[in-house]
Amino acid sequence: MLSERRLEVLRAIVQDYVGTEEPVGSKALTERHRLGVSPATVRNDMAVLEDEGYIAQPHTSAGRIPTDKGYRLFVDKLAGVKPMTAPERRAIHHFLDGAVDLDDVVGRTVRLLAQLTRQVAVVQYPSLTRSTVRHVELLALAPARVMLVLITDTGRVEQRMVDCPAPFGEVSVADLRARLNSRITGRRFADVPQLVQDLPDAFESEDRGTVTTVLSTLLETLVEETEERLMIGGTANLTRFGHDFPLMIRPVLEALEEQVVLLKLLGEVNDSGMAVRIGHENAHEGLNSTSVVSVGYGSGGEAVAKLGVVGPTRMDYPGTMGAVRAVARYVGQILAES
Amino acid sequence: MLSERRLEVLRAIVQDYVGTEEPVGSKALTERHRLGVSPATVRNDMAVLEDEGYIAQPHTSAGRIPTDKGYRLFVDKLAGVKPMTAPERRAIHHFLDGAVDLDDVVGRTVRLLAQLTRQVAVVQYPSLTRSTVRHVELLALAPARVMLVLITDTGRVEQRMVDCPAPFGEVSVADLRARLNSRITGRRFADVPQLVQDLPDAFESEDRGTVTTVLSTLLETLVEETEERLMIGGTANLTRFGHDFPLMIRPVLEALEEQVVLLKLLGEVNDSGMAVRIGHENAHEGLNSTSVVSVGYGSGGEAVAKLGVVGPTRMDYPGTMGAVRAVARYVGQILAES
DNA sequence: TGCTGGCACTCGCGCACGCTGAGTGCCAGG
DNA sequence: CCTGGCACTCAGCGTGCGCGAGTGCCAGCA
Repeated sequence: MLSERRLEVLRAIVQDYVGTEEPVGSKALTERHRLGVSPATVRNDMAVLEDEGYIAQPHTSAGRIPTDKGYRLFVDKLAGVKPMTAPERRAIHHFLDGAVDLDDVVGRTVRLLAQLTRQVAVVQYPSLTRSTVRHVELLALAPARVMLVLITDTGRVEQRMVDCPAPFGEVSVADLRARLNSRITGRRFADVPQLVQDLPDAFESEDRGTVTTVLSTLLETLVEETEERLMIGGTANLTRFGHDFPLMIRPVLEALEEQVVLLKLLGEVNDSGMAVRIGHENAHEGLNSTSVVSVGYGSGGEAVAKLGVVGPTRMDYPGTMGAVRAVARYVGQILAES
Repeated sequence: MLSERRLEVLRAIVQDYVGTEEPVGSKALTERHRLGVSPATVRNDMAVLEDEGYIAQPHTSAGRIPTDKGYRLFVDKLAGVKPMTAPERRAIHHFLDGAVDLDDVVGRTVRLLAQLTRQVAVVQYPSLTRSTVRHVELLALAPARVMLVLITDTGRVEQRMVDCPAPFGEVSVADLRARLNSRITGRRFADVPQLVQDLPDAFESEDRGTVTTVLSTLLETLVEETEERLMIGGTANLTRFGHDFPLMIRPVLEALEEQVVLLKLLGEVNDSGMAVRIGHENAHEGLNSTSVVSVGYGSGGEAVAKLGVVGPTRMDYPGTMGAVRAVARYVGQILAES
């Protein structure tokens, strides 16, 4: 176990390096932080911290920079979550209020997060798996063509065109619509399949094929669209990554375009708590020198989706975590209200 | 007017520079293109081209690079649109087929364009202004709460929540739904306002307020959502911009996040034809060293939206134009089919 | 045992210098 | 009007050097 002072030294190194983006030396440390000891002592402490793998020096005779392990310790033990100031909170509220629909909420959130953290923001659309059905609508567009519209409690709308095997009368459409809604409105997506299982039996044999087709399209929608959509923003902030960023920025941009990668990134969070993944802790190798701060958010007490930011490992963790948490809370509120 | 050979020299310079990304000199030119004249002659031609402002040299005693004006001449007079090869066409078809909904079509299109051109792709969602109403749906979610769903002929779905000033019965909802649809289904958005103008008169006075509220929400949706949405992709291709790109990439990424800027960018196209805007021809100064190739696309004969790519002024214009045109055509087909 | 000041050492960074070679402009001759 | 020749320019690159921040080690002191 490291002594109290050595932890203090590590904290100071992280803070200085995050601020200056340059390796920090023993002398500068003692000047900027009242550690109460001389540079020589700090040097000894640094030697120990380096042996333990918390810091490293880019070249011999340069200052030290934190390693991923160092950041990890910093985040776990040395840093709290910096709460937002009152003005910041008001700004968040102001920014998110007045969104007209779900797209708008997500769009505003992503811009807000990017702006607050000055990093790349990623917001997942509220997931369907945990959502409930608010309403199902069937529209007969043509004799053998039906449009299926699914509305969720989070305000998400999915629609599908269904080509029916046989003509399907207005009356039957209305009938199916009514039966469907009475069975699944307010129910969770996961429960829908078994709730509609025997529905075709209630129809005339001539309509049964169509009903089956519609139902299977509905179930497909539930499954397919569970592969969530997401929105990203603030990519221009990548240019602040560092002097060496040309080599860095490429794989990050590529990773950001791969929805699958991003979803996995966010997905690795345990449901409700905030998660910080630092450097090599990220599975995707393009993101080996980035950190991801993510958290779940939801309309009720339960998390229905995740949001987060991607930035350099050298980031202001307390501030970023504070911003991410605050935004997640407010978005949850907004969703609950609508 | 420039002589035939000098135009040929300009063409050669553009082609070589686009290929090598390095200033091209007189000697290299004569070696790589059978111009039939000596380097000295080419040098004279180059001097003339430089006087006329078509090419420039980065430093004294370096090769020449085309100016914006040079590219403009190249695009207007010297280059055609390179048609896609048969395999490329098949690939486009294959890639776009099997899209399940509008989001998917746009998403696939943007990825396809980015991949084909190796540049940043921008695709505008089919615009509402030129669209027609396929269906309007009203759902009574609560006694004084109605959801309004608007479905367009391009498959776009917009929904709004309406809080009614007074309770609104199921019967009235059905009545309003029927009347609305009979009036505006199949009509253009622009015509809707006057078509629904006198609709409240048909209702009992107690419902009239609610009907008015619903209608005004509908009209708002038509207007508000005319500010189009769009999708971008292939930003990772920005890293291929050039060696000096750190300074370049920043403003471009920023511009790409400003929907307004992008829409204006695409909007400057005359309706159906393809447009190429080179370097400083772009109003937004962040895009002064990029070129934009854009074209309208639509489900019928008419263009309902635009798509295009953003890349360095030093781009393969014939190839890019060919790809953009081909993709626009196929997307139009897909939309018409659905 | 742990902290401190001192000291010699390391080595990346920035800068000046000189060379090289691609490319140019100009000119005289065909 | 084209061509070969020639002198000139200058960005890029490699070399060498000095500076200074930063380190590790050690002897002395509490």
